[in-house]
Amino acid sequence: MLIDFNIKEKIKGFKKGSPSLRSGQSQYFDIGIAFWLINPEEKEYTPEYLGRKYFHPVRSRPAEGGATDTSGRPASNGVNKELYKYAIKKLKEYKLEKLFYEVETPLLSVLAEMEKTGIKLDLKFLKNLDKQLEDKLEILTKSIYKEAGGPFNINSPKQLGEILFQKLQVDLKGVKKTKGGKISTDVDTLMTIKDRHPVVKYVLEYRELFKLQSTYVKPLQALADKNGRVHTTYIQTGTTTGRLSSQNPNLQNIPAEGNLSKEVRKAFIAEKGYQLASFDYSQIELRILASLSGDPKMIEAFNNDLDIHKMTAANVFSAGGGSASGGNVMTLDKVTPEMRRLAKTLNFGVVYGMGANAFAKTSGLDFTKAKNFIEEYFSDFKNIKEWQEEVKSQARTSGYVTNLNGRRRWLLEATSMFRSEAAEAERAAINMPVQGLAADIIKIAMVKIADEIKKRKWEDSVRMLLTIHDELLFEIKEDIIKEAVSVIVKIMESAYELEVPVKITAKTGDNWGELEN
DNA sequence: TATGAGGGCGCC
DNA sequence: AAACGGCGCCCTCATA
Repeated sequence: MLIDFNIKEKIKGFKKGSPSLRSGQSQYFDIGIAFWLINPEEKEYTPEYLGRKYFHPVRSRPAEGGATDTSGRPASNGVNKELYKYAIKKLKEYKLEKLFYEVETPLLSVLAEMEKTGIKLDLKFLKNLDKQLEDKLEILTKSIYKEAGGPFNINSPKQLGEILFQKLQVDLKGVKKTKGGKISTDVDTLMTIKDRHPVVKYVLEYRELFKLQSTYVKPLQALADKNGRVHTTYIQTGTTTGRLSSQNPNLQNIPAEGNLSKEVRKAFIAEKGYQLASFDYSQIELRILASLSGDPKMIEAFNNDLDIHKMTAANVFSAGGGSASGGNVMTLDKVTPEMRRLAKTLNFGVVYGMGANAFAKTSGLDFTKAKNFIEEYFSDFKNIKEWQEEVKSQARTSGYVTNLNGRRRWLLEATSMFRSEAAEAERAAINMPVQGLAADIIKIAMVKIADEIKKRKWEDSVRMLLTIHDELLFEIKEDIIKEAVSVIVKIMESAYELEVPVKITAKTGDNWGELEN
């Protein structure tokens, strides 16, 4: 068995078909990942850091130079052995063995394969998009300088603030401050002052386009390999909830909404003879919340495949909270789009522990109305409130929370005497069992799909490319796409049983921006 | 020249 | 006033 750190990187170095890739899955023990399961909030998951923290807390001379071998890596075998033994013990104590051996460990080679495969970019398309952005930015820059009465660095919030509120004397009413005490120039602020000066709308457009160019269009071109494919790195120890993160490039935050934003997504294409296929877990976090809380209305709604936000709206907007006592809940067809929008914000917010302040801000309601809606929500879905209180109480009494699979997050701040700190920990506490279970479910599905691909000898025809929290993206050979899609959907839907059905939305197409069901 | 904080913003 | 959970990356600017 290979007991080490960064095993995914080592797997990537193995040649295809090498024996180490063949002989089952309990052959790896990634110490970093074990420590992450034990405590997902460590600063680092390196032998140096963990060794020092767990076994050599005070080392007067922290191993300068002398403790590293010629490869520049620490001579840490002794430390590794100590860390390994400790990890084994804790995984057992915390009941994390199943998660470790059956989910995280087999995931190593799945992720390694995805990273090696990469996803293809249409480089000509990107270059063209780059040029379009360049031209528009040049025009916007000129317009902004003209309106501002001279050049300045538009990318500097400091300078922009000075231009707007000192030089141009734009009315400050309703403009918030940053936590550093300076005037904010974020998009919310700019939106509220949009009609107070013509320069503002140019700045808003400039911001959007500059972001696209500097964060996506340019780096993606630079990172493409000679085949036009980009290879992200998944960080398996990168979050406190169990999710993966993606870096260099981050392919989990590619723009999805908006005109030109969609264009970036169109640059992700399938190889000739293949199609892209995406598989989305539909409302997975709300389904999990319904399942965990056992809320009868939520569960019934999902069992009947209702529009969950509409159902929420019907309940929340029925006067007098009469719903609970069998009163009149408005029928779904009476729900207006505006009511549904509000209910949707509410549903999402609840998963995050949103308060009246935040709800007011996102919904545009005034504080009192927002507060009333939240109260109405919790009186309509009493089980959710109860469940959240239980989780918070667990965090306070034990200092941690776990999800259904034992995934654990330490939240010692839940008992902090600083109210804001304790409140923050409580919000994290109620979110983790939900977000963390969603993460487990998609990871389990990924492992099962990878097994199925091998079993069917589909390695060349079905390539898993990306995982984006509740979505998987594949590149699939056209001749088997129908069959492959139905196989993948089935595995994802049955990967983990909840108290409500789990549903997948599958889409296919030539590029990521234009997929259709 | 390198680094880190701050402000800002893309995604689920 | 901020606060709604989880991420990574861009630019600026002060400081080393």
